Amino acid sequence: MQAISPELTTIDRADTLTDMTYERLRRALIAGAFSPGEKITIRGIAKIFGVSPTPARDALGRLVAERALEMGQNRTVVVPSLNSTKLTEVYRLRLAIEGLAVEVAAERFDKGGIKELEQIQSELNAALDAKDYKATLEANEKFHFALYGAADMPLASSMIEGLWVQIGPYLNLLYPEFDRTRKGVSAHTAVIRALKKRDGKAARKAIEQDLEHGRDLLMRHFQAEEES
Amino acid sequence: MQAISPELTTIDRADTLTDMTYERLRRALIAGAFSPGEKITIRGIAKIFGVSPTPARDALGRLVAERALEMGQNRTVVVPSLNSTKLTEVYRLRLAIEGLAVEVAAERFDKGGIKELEQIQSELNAALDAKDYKATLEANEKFHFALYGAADMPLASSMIEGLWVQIGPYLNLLYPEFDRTRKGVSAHTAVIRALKKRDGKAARKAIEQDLEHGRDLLMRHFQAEEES
DNA sequence: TATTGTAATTTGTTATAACAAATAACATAG
DNA sequence: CTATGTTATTTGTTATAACAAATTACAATA
Repeated sequence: MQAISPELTTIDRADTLTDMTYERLRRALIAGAFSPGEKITIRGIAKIFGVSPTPARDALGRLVAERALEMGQNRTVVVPSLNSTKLTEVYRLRLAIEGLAVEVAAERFDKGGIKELEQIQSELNAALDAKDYKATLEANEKFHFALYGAADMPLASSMIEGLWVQIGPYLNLLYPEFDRTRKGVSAHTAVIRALKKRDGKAARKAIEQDLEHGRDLLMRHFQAEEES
Repeated sequence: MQAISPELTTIDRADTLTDMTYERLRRALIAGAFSPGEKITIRGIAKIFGVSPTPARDALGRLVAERALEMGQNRTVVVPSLNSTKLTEVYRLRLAIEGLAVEVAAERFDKGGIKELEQIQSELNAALDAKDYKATLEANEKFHFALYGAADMPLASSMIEGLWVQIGPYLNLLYPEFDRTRKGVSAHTAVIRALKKRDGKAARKAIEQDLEHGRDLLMRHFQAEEES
């Protein structure tokens, strides 16, 4: 028997070393701490995080399974690199899945949820004004995942996270331009406006514009690079 | 240096025990060899496949990472079970991602590819006539993945595979009804017809009808079950 | 009989060791 | 100096062992 009370809930057990190694490595990848194409070894990760090879290997396996890392030819794990082909696929999928998630979320957003989004958006604006790109990226991520979280689609959320890891390291590239036009900001406010009207289609359109803007900036960058 | 000749290509090294355990377990899950809710242990899998706990653990971790298995509260791995809520999410995602894949694939299909699809479809018809549901399922899977494979979207393909694992064990349920109406057959021929005209939108519509038909059959089954 | 406390077993987690394959370093021959 | 063969090192793979936590079995008590 168990008393139903906020004080007397089950204790959530601490993360395992594998979980912590996984999470740290994942954040490091998104933050761009490893260069694309770089080889990552089990013992190297084990040494970095001060664990034995076993949890390091587990974490790497997990990241490879969800395609955040790539399995090279000789079973060496490498940091995947993006090119315009892969970028096209990632954004086609982002438009399809994130678009779907927003549409579903629009039906479920309540006053409180919208308030929270506006709060995050003002954080984003402040970070942008302060030219703090790291904080801007974090706020942007928070905004998107608060949005998708409301859809209550756990499978979709984990798929979206997987797609973000693919492009995470490159998002830093687009922020000077992002700041100049502030198209992303107007797209976000359009999303909020649509949510208030419970207009799922309009919310989807707005998010699509947000994504397409980012995609175009990145695409321009890759095409310039692939010419050399 | 390496001679470029069909006889002199690199040797692809054999699968590891982890790979084989993973693949076997995955097929077993899709085939419904484990019941939903059933607990799966590392040592149990190790004993079944005659390997040490290490590759068994690796395989389980991989399956959990891609959500083919669920991590229970006490780190016990359990076979996920489907309900109408989850079914709704899976099919929303299938419509979004498989629809996208078909649309992209339609631009790239050539004569040979279409011929291959027709070949698979006639296998499916024969299996259906013979009331061989297992062969029908296999041919159906082949048809869909041949379709998506042409899109050349590796991320999308692995996502779709992940979604199929979720519902795989339950597909057996819908085949008597599938045989009676043969709506799936007409949807597949409609796909082929659209591909010949290079009409991506029409191909998408046809696949959507195929999926929606299956979804409705499954949904009816779950709703009947959830009333009890 | 139902309940509780204890012991035995099973389980996941993690570290370590042993092995084979791949890579790097290096010396030697041309 | 370059190319080749050899050795040493690093790497991934796998098995095993040790440990703690969870589960189960079971006996003792009410």
